[in-house]
Amino acid sequence: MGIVDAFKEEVVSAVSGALAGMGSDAAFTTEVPPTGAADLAVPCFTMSKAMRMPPKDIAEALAASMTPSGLISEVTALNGYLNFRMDGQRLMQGTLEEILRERDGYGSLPDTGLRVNVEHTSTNPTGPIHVGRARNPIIGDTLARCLRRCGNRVTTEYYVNDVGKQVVILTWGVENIPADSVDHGERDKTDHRLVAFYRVANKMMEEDPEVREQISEMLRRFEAGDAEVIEAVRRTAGVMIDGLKETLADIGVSLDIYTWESRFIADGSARSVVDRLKGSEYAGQSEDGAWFLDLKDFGIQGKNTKFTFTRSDGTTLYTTRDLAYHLDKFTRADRVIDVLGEDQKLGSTQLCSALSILGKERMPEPMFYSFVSLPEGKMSTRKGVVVYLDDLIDEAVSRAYGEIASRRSDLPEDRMREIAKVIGIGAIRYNIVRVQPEKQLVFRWEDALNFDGNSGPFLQYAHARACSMIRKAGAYAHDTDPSKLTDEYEIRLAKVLSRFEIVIETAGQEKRVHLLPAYGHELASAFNQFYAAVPVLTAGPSRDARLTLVECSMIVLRNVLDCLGMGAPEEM
RNA sequence: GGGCCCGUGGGGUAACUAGGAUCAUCCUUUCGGCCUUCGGAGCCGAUUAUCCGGGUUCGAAUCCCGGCGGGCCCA
Repeated sequence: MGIVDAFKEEVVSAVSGALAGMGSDAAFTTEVPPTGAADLAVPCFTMSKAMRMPPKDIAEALAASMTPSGLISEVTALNGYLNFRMDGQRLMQGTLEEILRERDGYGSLPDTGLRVNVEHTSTNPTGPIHVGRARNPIIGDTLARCLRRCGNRVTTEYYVNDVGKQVVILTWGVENIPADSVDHGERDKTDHRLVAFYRVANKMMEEDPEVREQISEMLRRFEAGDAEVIEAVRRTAGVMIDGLKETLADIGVSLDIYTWESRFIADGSARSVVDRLKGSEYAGQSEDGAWFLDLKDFGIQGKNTKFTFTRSDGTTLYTTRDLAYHLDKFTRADRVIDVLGEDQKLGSTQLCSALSILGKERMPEPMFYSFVSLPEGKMSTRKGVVVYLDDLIDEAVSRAYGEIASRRSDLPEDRMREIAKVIGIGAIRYNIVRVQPEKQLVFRWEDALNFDGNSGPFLQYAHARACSMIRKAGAYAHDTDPSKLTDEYEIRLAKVLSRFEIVIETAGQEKRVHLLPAYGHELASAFNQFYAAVPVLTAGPSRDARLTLVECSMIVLRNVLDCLGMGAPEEM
């Protein structure tokens, strides 16, 4: 348990005791005041009714009956709030010692033994990842890293859609369009090469009935189980995925498992789902023979109560396979999280209803994000109105290189390139996770490539500064004597450091990953303020203690950056 | 047509799920300061905001109803 939790426990127990002394057992909550008026506060408004007293009087009576002890250094009443100050010296010493003891593990929670599956990215293998969907791998990977620090055994998983019309169109294009007749663009990467065929194939299909017929025929053979077609489609999807993996690796994302949708047809599990659903009391058949579930009793509003799970010819649909997939995931994990685009909202609700009809009690936890659009409108792979993630990465890295080159002419070329990559990628990842996933986001180059203020490089810069000081300091002994660290900037910095564990816990358990960049910025900012106000290397008797504080800041910054999937360069 | 989500300074964004403190967070932009000091990708200061209209409440950015605007889905 961290020192912040210990403080909170002492406050709760002190308030309970004081209330008992007044003959009350009224319930109360604690909160961290937004005003900075206290380290922890108990609002007395809720107790007002039960105690038949105005909130202000309650707060004053409680404050008068309490004497500060332990971690509590001060109790005051203000405007109906009971305010507590934590002993700055004990906080300082406790926090620094905890960080030095746990190092990279500071802020991590003990093993829960829980298996958590995070499915993310899962984009259709018909084209390179574009910025519109780039939130998915970044949010998913950040969440996975955070859940690991929360003590869970996390598996990340990509569900590859190698079944269906889109990949068949792509495969038809690759097999039938002469390679020299399509514009492959500049980039030598499999996903970029293939998407050119996809785009041309779509256009040809719209314009030429002959092509449309050929693709339909291919789709028919595919769905009839034609081994040759299935193999061709699978191979094409595989080549595309190879390209996507390169992009993901570039932004520091690697997934543990790739699960192919076709597997659930091949192993008969999708068929078995169909059979079980047909036997349910909610099942029905429409005039053309397609089977559906009527979900009007499952809280689905409007006209979407019919959830079709077979075509008229009896073949399975995407949704059926997704059901089989989720049944499979629940045999492997205790908690199943799906990072999905907002277009999957209805599908996800229907999936849950169907799972409950199948007798499942545990449900996947969806996490939705809204698509990133361009100022001129939404992105489309088919139409080629896109900004690819690869292009964004190149631009960010090149911009970072320019920044480094302009201020660090002392560094060798390859080192500058190495750092530029870490900074550029960091800027992208930070910029995407800092916004709540459900908020709409319009992509603008000037925002995406921001390196100042609330940005990834701001955190990395604070870390590099800390590293630089430690480097220059030479040998020193850890000193956590709080009487040498009494400056208000030092205390404020320590308070921020002490909150890391709570941030990790909330971000992980409640899936609120945007709290991490916010915390990182607060920490970097507190460090920069301390840096500007308090001399360290020339500090005389406080030198070692201040260096210890700097080292602890460096450790926590590095931990935050790691959780965000960003590199922590020691110089930049 | 029906359903779900979003709406906070010039731009972006936090707080909203569990309503509270006559300073609503932070970044950017603009304006003004800080380099004989440990890295200026920095620090300090100034200006500017809760879409509109009702309701619940001692108290609403937060909850409820109705508009308006944007996103997504279904037929």
